[in-house]
Amino acid sequence: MLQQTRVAQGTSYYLSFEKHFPTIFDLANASEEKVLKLWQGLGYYSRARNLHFTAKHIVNNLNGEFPNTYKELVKLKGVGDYTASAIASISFNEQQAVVDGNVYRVLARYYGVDLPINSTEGIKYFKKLATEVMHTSNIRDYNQGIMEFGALQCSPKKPNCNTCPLSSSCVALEKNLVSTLPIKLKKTKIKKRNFNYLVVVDAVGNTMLQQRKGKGIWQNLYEFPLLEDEVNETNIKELYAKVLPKVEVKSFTLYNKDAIVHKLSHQHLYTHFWILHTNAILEDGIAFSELKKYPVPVLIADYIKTL
DNA sequence: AAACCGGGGTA
DNA sequence: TACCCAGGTTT
Repeated sequence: MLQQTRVAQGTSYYLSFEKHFPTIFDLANASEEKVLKLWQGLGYYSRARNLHFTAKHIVNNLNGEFPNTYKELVKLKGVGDYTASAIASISFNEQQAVVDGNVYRVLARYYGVDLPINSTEGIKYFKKLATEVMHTSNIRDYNQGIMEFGALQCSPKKPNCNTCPLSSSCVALEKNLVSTLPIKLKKTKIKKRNFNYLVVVDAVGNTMLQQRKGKGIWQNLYEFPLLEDEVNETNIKELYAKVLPKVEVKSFTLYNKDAIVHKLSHQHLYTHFWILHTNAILEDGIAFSELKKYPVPVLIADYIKTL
C-alpha cells in the first residue's frame, strides 16, 4: 500500500483495510470491486488488484500461511525486492537490507555514488552496498532507521546537513554534491489525451457507467462512457453513437467549457463532460445516488461531487 | 532497458 | 512547475 506513496497519504487507507479485512481470509473472500472501492483515490490500482490476488493465492494455495522468507515473499504478485526485504527483516528478523527511495538517497550521498538509482546497474549496486553496510545486530530497527533518516534528516530538498551526525564523513557534503545526488534517469515524456465523458440522463433520471478493461490506466475502475476524440457541439451528435449505439439522444449539453486537466504522472487528461438527455429508459441504468458504490478514478469522483 | 502505472504534498 | 513518495510489472 505504501509503494511510491507517503505514509501520511496511505495511513487512512491502511486503517480502513484493517477494519474491513481483519484477516487475510476476509480479503481473499471480498470482491475485487469492494477492494478497489476501498482503494479509490490512492492511485496505482494494480497494487490493489495484486494485493487481492495474493491474498487469494495465500488462502487457496499456501494453506492460509503467509510466507516468512525473502525468497518466498518475492515470488508473490506485487511484492518486489523492497517489499520482500521489508517484510522479511521487520516481521521475521531475516538479514535483508531494504532499499527504498530514502535509502537510495542516504547511500548515494554518504558514499558519493553517482550511478543512476533507476538504472539496472544502479539498482544492483545499491542493493549490494546496502547489504554490505547494514547493521546485522538489529536488522529490523536498522532498516526502519535508515529509511526514517532519509525521510527526516537526509531529505530530498534542503537536508539538515548542519545538524547531521554523519556530516564529518559524508562524501556528498564534502564535494558539494548534496543537491545533485542521487542521480535519476530522466522520466518519459508526458502524453496529452482528450477525454470526453458522456453523462447520460434517461427518462427516469438514471445514468450509466462502464468498467475500464484491458491495458492502460484505471484498470477495472468505472467511468462514464468515454469518447477519446476531438469533440465539439456539432460532431458530438454523430460521435456519441460510437459508445452509445443503442441510445437515442434528444439533447447534448457541454458541462464544462474549459477542459478539466487531470494530471497523472505520465499523462495529462484534458477532460470535458457532456450531459446527454434521452427519452429512453436505460437497461442498465444507475441512479445518481448509487454512483458512490462504484470504484471510480478521482477525476470521476470529483465530477460526481459537483452534481 | 524503457515504458507504464496515481494522486497528492512540497519548495 | 518540478520533484518525490516505505516500487513493481509489463513491454
